[in-house]
Amino acid sequence: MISLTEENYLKALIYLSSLAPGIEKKRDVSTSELASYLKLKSSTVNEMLKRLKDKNLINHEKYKKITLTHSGERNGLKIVRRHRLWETFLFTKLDFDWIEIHEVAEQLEHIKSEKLVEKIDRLLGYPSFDPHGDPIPNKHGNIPQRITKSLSTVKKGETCMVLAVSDTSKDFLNYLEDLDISIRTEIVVIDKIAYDKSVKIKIKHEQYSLSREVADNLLVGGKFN
Amino acid sequence: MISLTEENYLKALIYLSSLAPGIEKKRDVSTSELASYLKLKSSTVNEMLKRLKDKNLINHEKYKKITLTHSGERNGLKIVRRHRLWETFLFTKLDFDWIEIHEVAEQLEHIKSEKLVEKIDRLLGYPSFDPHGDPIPNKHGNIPQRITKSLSTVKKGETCMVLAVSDTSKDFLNYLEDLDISIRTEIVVIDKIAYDKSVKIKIKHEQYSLSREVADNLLVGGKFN
DNA sequence: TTAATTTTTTAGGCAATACTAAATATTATA
DNA sequence: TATAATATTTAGTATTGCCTAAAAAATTAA
Repeated sequence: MISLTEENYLKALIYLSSLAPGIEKKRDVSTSELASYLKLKSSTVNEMLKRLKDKNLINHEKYKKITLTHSGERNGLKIVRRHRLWETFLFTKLDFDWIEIHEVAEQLEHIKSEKLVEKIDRLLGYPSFDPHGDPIPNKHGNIPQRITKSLSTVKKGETCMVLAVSDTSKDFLNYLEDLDISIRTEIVVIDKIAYDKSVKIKIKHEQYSLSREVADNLLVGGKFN
Repeated sequence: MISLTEENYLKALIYLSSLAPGIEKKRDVSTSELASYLKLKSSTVNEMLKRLKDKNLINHEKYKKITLTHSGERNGLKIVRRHRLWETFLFTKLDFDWIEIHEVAEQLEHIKSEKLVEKIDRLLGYPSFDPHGDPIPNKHGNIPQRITKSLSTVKKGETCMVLAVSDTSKDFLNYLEDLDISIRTEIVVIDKIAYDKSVKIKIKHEQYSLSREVADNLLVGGKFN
C-alpha cells in the first residue's frame, strides 16, 4: 500500500525526472532538488527516500542521485494519469476554470479505486490530452506523444494552435486568460521583432504583442494538429 | 481545519445521535458506543474527544455523554451531504452498482472544495434523496423529510414502493439485488403470514416470500409518494 | 448498600510525517 | 591540494492517530 504522501513523492520524482518542461530524456534527481520542489527539508525527504527504497519504488545509494524503479515509475504514472483525467473531468463536465482545476485534482488523484478511474476515463471518451494540453498516460503507463513547438519558433505569417503550455503557474495562466488564450486557441503570427524577440500576434481579429518569455511558454502545433 | 479523521468522528456522531435507523429524536452518544462503531479503542476515542472539544465541535464533560455543538452538527451534516451526493453521482452518472458506491464515496466525501460539491449537486439536478433512499442534507444542513414505513406494516393487498432500506450492509444489499429489489421497486403485498410474520409479495408478476427481518428493513411509501 | 461489572480516563508506546540542529560527505574554488 | 561551500545524513523533537495496560469513576447487581 502506497500512502498519499508516498504518492506525492513518486509524482514529484516522475515530474522532475521526465515530465518537467525541457527534459528530453530521463534525468536523475537529487535529494535537495526533490526537497525544494516539494517545499520540504532535505532531512525529511531523506527519511522518505529510505521508505520508498524499502518498498522498491526507487533506487538510492547514500549520497547518490535518485532514480525510479520500474514499479516506482509505473505507480507514479498511475497518479499522473489520475490527476490529468480528473482535471479533464472538472474542466469538461463540471465547467471548472482552467485555473481552478489543479488543486482539486491534487486531492482527487489520491482516491483509491481502479474502477472509478476507468469509469471517468470512459465518461470522458478516453481523452489523450488534458485541458492544459498535457498527455494522459493510458492504463498501461504509455504516454501519448504529440509534436509541439514553442510559439517563438513559428514563422511570420503562419497560423498555429495552442496545444499546451510549458509554464502552469497561476500567474501565467491568469495572464493567458486575460489575453483570452486557452487550449485550441488559434494564433496568427503577424510579426516577429528581432530586437527583443517579442511576437506580434492576432487572435480573433484582436492584435497583441507577446514578450519572448510568454511566446517561449506557449506550445503550439499546426492548425489541424 | 478539520482533519479527515476528525470528519469521520463527526460523521459517526451525526449517525449515532440522529441518523441511525429507529432514532426519533436526538440522543446523546457514549464514548464506548462511538468507539465500537468506529472499531477503535475507547482510549483512542477519548483522546480525539479532547481535540474535538478544543475545536468546539462537541460538548463533553469527563465521564459524561457526548453531544455535537452547533458547529459540529453543521460540519457533520456537510460530510453526510457530500457522501450522499457522491453516492448519487457514482450511481447515476458512472453506473456503479448500488453495492459498490459506499466505499468510494467514503473517500470522495473528504475532498475539500465547496465548489466541487455544488457543481456535482447541480450536475445531478439537486437531488433530495440518494440511491439508498436516504435524504441528502442541503447546503444549509436542512434534511428533506419523507414519510416511510416498514414493509411489515403494509396491509394485505396494498401496493407500495421501496424508498429506502434501514440496513445497508453488503449482505442485505446483495440479497435485495438477487430479488431484483431496488429503490423505486413496486411491491404488492399478497399475504401476511401471522405465524412467523413473513410476507408474501409480488414484484413484476414474480412472487416471493420475505422473512420478517427482511420486511422490517425495507422502508416503503405509497406508490406515488 | 456494598461488591462486582462496565465505562472512562490516564499513562506510556509506536508509526508516519514533518521539523531544527549538528555531523559528515561531496563538490567546487582558490 | 587544502579549504570553502554545498549536499546529505543523523540525531533528537513534535503532532496525529492509533495501541495496550492499568487506574479511577460510574453503573449494575447481589
